[in-house]
Amino acid sequence: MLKYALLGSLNYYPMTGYELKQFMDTSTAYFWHARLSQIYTTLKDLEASGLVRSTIEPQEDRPDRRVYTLTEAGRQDLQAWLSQPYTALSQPKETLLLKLFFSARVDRESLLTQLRLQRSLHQQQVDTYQADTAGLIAEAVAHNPALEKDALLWEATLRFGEAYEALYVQWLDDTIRLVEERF
Amino acid sequence: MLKYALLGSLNYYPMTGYELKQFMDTSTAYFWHARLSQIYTTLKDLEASGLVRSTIEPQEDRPDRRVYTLTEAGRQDLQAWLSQPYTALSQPKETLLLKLFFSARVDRESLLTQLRLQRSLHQQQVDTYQADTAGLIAEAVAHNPALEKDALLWEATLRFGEAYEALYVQWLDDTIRLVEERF
DNA sequence: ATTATCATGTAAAAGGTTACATGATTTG
DNA sequence: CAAATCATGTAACCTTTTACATGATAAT
Repeated sequence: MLKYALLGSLNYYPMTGYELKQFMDTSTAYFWHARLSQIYTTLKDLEASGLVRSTIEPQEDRPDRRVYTLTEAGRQDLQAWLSQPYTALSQPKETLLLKLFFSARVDRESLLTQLRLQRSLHQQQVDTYQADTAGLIAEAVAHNPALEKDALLWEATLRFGEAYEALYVQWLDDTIRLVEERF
Repeated sequence: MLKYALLGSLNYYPMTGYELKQFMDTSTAYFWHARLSQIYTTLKDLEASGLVRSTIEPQEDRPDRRVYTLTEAGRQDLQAWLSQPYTALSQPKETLLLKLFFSARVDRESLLTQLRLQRSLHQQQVDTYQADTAGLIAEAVAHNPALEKDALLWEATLRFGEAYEALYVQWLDDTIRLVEERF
C-alpha cells in the first residue's frame, strides 16, 4: 500500500525519495508512515514496473538528487485503486492494549506509570496536529487555489487524527481512574 | 509481538495453535490479530527458544492435537515484557484514510458509496462488540472468580474498541455530510 | 450437496525494520 | 562543538500474508 502513498504524492508534483519521506511525515504520517529505506526500495520497484520514472539532478558536495515523476501508467494505476471500493476493515495493532490485556499480575504502580506515560505521549500528539498540520493545509491552498477539493479531504483525515487522539487521552484518563479505584 | 500474545494467552491455560487462534479472535482480535499459519510457525519458534513446550494428544480421524504449555522461562519472558514500559506510539495504518487523502479527483458518487459502505462495516463492528465480547468476559469470571482483575483490564480494552468504533461511525457521518454539501 | 468446523502444517512472497556506509553544510 | 539537515542507497533480518495440501464430521 506504500505504493499508493507514493503514487498519490507524486501525482501532486515530482519528488525525490527524501522529499517523499518529508511529505508523508507532514501529511499522511498519522495514518500511513514509512522509513526512508522502504521508500527507496519501493520507488525502485515502481520504476521497474513503469509506474514512475526518475531523472538525476547532479549536485556538488552531496549525492545527486534522483527525482521521480509519475508516468501515465502510474496515474492510471493510482486512479484504478482510488475508484475501487475498499471493502475491508483495517486491523490495527495496538501494543498498549495488548500489554494491558495481559497485565492482571502486574503491580498497580507499574500499570499506572505505564498509562500515565502513554497519556503524555498522546497529549503531545494532539498538540502537534493542532500546531503543525492544520497550518500546512491552509498554506498549500493559499499557494494553489486548485487544491481546494484536496484540502477538504485533507482536513477530513486531520479531523480523524484529532478525534482519535482525543479519544485515546480520554480513554487513558478513564482507565487510570479505574485502575486507581478498583484494581 | 505475536510472541507475547501467545505467551500471554498460554499463561491462562495450555492450548493448541487452533485454539489460540480462536482465543485471539474472540478477545484480542480488534487490537491484535494473526493468521493460523503465523501462529503455527511462531509457536514452533517459541518452542525452539524454550518458552513453550508441546505435547501430542493422539486423535482418530483428524490430526493429532499439539497442545502448548508455557514454560517457566516463558512465564519470565512474559513478565519481563509486561513490566517494561512501552514508550512508543503505535503507528496505525488506515487504508481508508490513505485513499480518502488522495481522492480529490474521484467523482463524488464513488466517494459517497465508499464512505457509506465503510459506515455499515463499522456499525456492524459496534454491534459485534456489544453482543459477543462483553458476554464472554462475564462468563469467564463466573467460571473462575480469580479472574476478576483480568476482567477489569479486558473490559478496559473492550471499552477502547467500542469507543473507537463509535468514533469511526461518527466521523464517517460527519465526512459523508461534508462531501454531500461541499465536495 | 455445500459449507463450516476441527486440526495440522509448509513454502513462497510481500511488507517492513534495523543496521550499515558516506559526507558536506547549516543551525543552535 | 554537537546535532540536525540534506541525500543516497544496500543487506540482513523479522513479520505477515497468501497459497498450497489433506481430510473426516456435522450442520444447513
